[in-house]
Amino acid sequence: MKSTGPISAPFPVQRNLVDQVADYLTEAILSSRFVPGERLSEVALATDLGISRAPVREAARLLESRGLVISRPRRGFFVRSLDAEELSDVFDLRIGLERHAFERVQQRYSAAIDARLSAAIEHLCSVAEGQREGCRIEEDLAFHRLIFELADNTRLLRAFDDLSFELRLCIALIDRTHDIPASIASAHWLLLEGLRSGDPQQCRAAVDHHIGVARDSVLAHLMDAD
Amino acid sequence: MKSTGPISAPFPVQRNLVDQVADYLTEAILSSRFVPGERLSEVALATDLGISRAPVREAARLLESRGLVISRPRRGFFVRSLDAEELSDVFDLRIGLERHAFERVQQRYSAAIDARLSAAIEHLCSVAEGQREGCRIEEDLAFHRLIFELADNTRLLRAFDDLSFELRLCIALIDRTHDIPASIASAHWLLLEGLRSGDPQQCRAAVDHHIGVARDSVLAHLMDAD
DNA sequence: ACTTTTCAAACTGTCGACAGTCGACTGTTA
DNA sequence: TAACAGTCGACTGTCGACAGTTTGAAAAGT
Repeated sequence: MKSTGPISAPFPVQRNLVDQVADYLTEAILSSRFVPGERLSEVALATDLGISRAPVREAARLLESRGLVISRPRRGFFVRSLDAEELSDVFDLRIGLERHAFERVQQRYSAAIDARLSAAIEHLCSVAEGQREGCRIEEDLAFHRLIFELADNTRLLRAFDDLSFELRLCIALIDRTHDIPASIASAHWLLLEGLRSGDPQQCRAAVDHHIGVARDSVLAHLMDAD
Repeated sequence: MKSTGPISAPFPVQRNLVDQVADYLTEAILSSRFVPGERLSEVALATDLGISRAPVREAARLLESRGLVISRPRRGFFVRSLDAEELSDVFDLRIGLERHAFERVQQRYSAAIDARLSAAIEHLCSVAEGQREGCRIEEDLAFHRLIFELADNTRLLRAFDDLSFELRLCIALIDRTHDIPASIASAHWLLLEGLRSGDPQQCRAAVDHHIGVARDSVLAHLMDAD
């Protein structure tokens, strides 16, 4: 009996090339290694990766559904570029989703949930103290994803995951080195307080403020870039 | 200066086979011509349509992002089947999205918007009087889509469009002949009243009630099917 | 010098084919 | 008879190739 792969991995290693290419492209786009609006040549990518064009095409379609690239028929795939209006729309949808998620979490609030969120925020703050750039944003998103996990709605979680790719794209659009300030991390305690209060109004206000600050920050950076 | 295509069509006619196959598969699944959980053979579809497998694969990936099919590696694509919990999640997310959309529409309410919505509801009621089965659901969704258009957030609209495919799948899961009753059409006036009131609370209550009724109706039908 | 036309290179859309893998059927054994 | 192992068939994943289209630049005309 021979093993088909490393048994340590909970999920078997990347199966098909499509997923591998999708991950590669996602990382490349979010790392700004591809300029927004840049054309993604199928043949160039395929030859660079040493594979055929078919997996590249399917991976590109996957990224299209995530909003990272757009396809123009007979023209190919292009790295998506967001203008101020689209960016504002993304954050507005995020407010709608987060309001809903927080409301659901508040409805099923428990000591266990409180403990998980507290630990997550403490982890967030400890990471914020560190100097590793870029990671803070991922840690921030991880906290918000935890909220959506605790909301206990798989479809809602998927909606957030889809949106989070565009959120990362928003961050990638502005200067990547301009990481979020460390003070943002501690700001998450206000969200937890909103949940603990048991008051939907207070919780919603905390969410609106939190996301609003993030939106304004990104918008301000975008304006600077112009 | 030569025109690049027929100027009458807002969207140029179907270009690539991928979109055509995607439309074909979407229609076939939502018409219950494919049983939920059924395996979609690439070769069978390709030979039936008289085309190659490549467009079929790409179209299937498109439908996967819309939640109509799921892909299992090395196993192929399967028509998605929703259990009661997933179905409940879909309607819960819909409540979240519609709350947000209605709130935005209410914030930018005007006589022009009121006129468009009134006309839409009247059209809805007139169609409901007719006997054509199945159309009522599409007309119902068209009204709600108008709400999301008037909400003036392209990303929010896209989220609804994505979800609407799953909503149609929910309807397809239950007996297609059990069309929604004609009384539902007139129920939309309550939504309009909620908007007109200018009171966010009243508007939100109307939305919650409206979507809740739809969810309970679908859930009840799903239970009957078991 | 500027606009228009032509043309070739590159690219996308689509196709047929091969190899590896998964599942089902069948034959064997306890 | 039931459980198990081996084999076979079918299917997906991937590849290379061809045809039609777009694009950009070179060439011709005003």
